[in-house]
Amino acid sequence: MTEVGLNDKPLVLVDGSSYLFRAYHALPPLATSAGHPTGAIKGVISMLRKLAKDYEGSPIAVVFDAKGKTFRDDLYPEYKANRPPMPDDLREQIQPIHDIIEAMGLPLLIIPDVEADDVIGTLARQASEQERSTVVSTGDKDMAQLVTDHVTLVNTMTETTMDRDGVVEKFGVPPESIIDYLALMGDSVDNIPGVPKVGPKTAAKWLNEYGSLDAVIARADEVKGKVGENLRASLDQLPLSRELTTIKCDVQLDVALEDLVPRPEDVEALRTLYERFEFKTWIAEVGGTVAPPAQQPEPRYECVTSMEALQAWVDKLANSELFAFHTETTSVDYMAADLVGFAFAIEPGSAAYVPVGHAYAGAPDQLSLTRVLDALKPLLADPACLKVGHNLKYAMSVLARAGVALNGIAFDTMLESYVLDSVASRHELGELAQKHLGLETIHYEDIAGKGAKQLAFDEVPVEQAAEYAAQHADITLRLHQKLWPPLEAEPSLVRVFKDIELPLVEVLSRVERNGALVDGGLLHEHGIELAERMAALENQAWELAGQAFNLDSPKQLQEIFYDKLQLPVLKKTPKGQPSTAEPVLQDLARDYELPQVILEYRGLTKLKSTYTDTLPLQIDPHTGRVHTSYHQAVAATGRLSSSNPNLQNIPIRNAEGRRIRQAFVAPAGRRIVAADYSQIELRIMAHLSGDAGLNAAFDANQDIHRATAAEVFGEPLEAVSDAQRRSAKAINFGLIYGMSAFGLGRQLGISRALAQDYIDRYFARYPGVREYMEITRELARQQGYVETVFGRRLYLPEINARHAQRRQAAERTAINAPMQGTAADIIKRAMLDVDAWLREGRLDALMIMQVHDELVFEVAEAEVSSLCDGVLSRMSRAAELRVPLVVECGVGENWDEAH
DNA sequence: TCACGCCCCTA
DNA sequence: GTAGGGGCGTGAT
Repeated sequence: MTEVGLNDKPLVLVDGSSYLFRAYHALPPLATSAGHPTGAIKGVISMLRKLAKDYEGSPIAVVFDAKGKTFRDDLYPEYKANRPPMPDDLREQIQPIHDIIEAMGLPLLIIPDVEADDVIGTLARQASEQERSTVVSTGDKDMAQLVTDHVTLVNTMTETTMDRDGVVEKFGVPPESIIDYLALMGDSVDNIPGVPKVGPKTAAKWLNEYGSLDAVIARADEVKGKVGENLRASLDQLPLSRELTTIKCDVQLDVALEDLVPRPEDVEALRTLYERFEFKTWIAEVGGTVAPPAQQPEPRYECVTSMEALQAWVDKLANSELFAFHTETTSVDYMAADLVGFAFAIEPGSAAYVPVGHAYAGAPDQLSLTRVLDALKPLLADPACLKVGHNLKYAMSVLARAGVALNGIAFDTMLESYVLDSVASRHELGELAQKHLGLETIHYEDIAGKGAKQLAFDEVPVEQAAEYAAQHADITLRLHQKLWPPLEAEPSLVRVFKDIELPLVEVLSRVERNGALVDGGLLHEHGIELAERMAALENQAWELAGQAFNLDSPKQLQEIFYDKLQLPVLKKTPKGQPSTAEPVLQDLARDYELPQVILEYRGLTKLKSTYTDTLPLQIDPHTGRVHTSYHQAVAATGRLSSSNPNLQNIPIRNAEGRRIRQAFVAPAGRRIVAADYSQIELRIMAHLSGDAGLNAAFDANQDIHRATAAEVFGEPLEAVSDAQRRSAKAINFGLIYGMSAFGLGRQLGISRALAQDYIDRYFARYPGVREYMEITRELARQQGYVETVFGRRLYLPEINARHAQRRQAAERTAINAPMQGTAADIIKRAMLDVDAWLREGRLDALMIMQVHDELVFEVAEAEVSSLCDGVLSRMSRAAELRVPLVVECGVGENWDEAH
């Protein structure tokens, strides 16, 4: 065996800053039990431990950016101006990372006035001069410019390496051209200007054609088209861009390569640090002991089984400023659930469970539901007795069925989490406990099993149930204490929470319990008819295909279409399979018969399986009505969602589908009233943008799509053709969705260029809209979130993402969310107002559904016009915008007629 | 039995 | 191009 000296091992240079951000974004937001964030620490240190092992014995340096400005900021004051400030929970993790690296004995370099890249570049060059091989560990593609025969890149998170050939393969240019390549493209995140419309493809093409950036500049006149114009307009900027993207390889460093030798680990220091951040497996490695999780007060959970104990708790609750309240039941369905127990918490770690309905053989004696409810009723009904819960709408509905009112809902942790950050998590208690408190909770599966054999709560042993339920209340209280201060610090969020979401809880509970009357017999007959027609279509399809197959199977359909019948492949699914989706079949149906048959069959299948067959099964046996669940903390934009059954996707667009709506009926002597906002999102766009043309059209109460067509196509209003109006409608929808020329083109079946032309013409006629969109994107980039008119916030974690597709998706959300979200705020406000009015009891009317821009009521025949008047005025005044809010109202014996 | 892909219904 | 829920087939478990 030959002796291996240090010089034979490659020099390892680690781009710590690039891993810091990657680890922060890639890993779940871990935290210690005391709440110190640790996700980025864990990610970076894991990565370093792996590197240190892979390159054991190699000289190594871990390099981080220093705080403050660098020479590039002097060169170009706007450098990185688009970067949002570093999040606090990332900032807090930097010093610990540095401390751990020091304790690991790894040389740590933080050089002011330059970036980590420059330090790495300089060291790599020095090593190259000594003909020594170097491995640069980074997640940053810009480093590809450093690659030589001696220098390779390794991404330790994705475990990929890149040498010269790898650079050419990935970027289409060799490492020497990477600087020119980056300069041509620019970088919107670092705010480095490039040539507009030049991306990786064009940059590589030019460099391969002309040889270098200088040559491209010299021969700029030869480049044709719009992109050529862009190039010529950018000529002055390009040298600066090149300078900014060039990694500086001659930084004055007071360390030499010889200094980059790992020292022995400082085991004591590592142990202290690992213990502080609760890295259990690593603590064990350095001989430490894992601290017991009882940093917090040991929970004292009491199981209440006597009237004396119950009364003691009732007294404590009555005297507390705020208590956490939780119910346990037999079902997630609020209409079917029976109460099994109640849990309370008055201070962290101090909670009780009162079992009343555990019914398994051998269950211990429990207080009866009646006696417990009688004792609790005054507390629960007292609006001055304040409660916090997690999803209290559910408890409220179940209690209401038991004849008990739940008032004094002061907080709801599910809604607190949702209002604070609607996209950050699923707002479930267990997840929030982990995220905000660093606590692992008991999962229902732990005590009840899972799958078909899962126990209902009344079958769970009381001892385990008590731990689980009391912990639920305890955690709810602690979560509230953690979530409320940051929420309270933002007045606009407090308003969304207190003025909209919290009061909406009881309104939604009522709407859900009111339910909608559905004629199951009608649906059943419709289903039989559908089955017959489907059978006929199936036979027809089999004949056309020349064989029997399952029409419901996309896979079999693919084989028939593209293998057997050799139909042209027009579009592929995201996984690369030839698509058989609706628009593709529509296209194919022009030339072939089978796609048409499949389309018709598919439409009928959906109607049958989702609606005619399933809806009747969801009719509640006691009320004879369907009771949906509205989810208040699901849609990131602030909308509600609906499930079991979903009443927000009942068909309307074709006659066959509308027959489903006809089964949503009013009882004898009553009527269905449907009131919907007309063009609410476009009106919000007019309001937000202040665009004169758009506002004028709405003020004049014009048909907005026609008005848009007139502007875009330069026709008088009355000369607008149907096709023009249809195009304008697509443009208007596109605007709301943050459209691209590509998307609009596809929607309208026109070329991307023509679609771009429409968009350009639109923006020329409505310049305020263009300006608003640009400002919105810019604001989103700077603050990391967008807001509705009422101050609801939607964070966009990917708005500054390097990955262009994700960044663009975030930009579209940034455009859409203020409109969709403001519309959601408005209808929620209207629901509060209308509900308060109906609660006065002057009308025999029920609010029974909400479908995003529509409210549906059931009302006594004689009171239809009073209801319409009251609803219209309240919906219209739910917001004061620059344009009027127009509401349309329809009446009928069923929901279809009411449109 | 479950997760996932695909497709389709709504605003 | 935005935001959802849900049914079915498929293949792993």
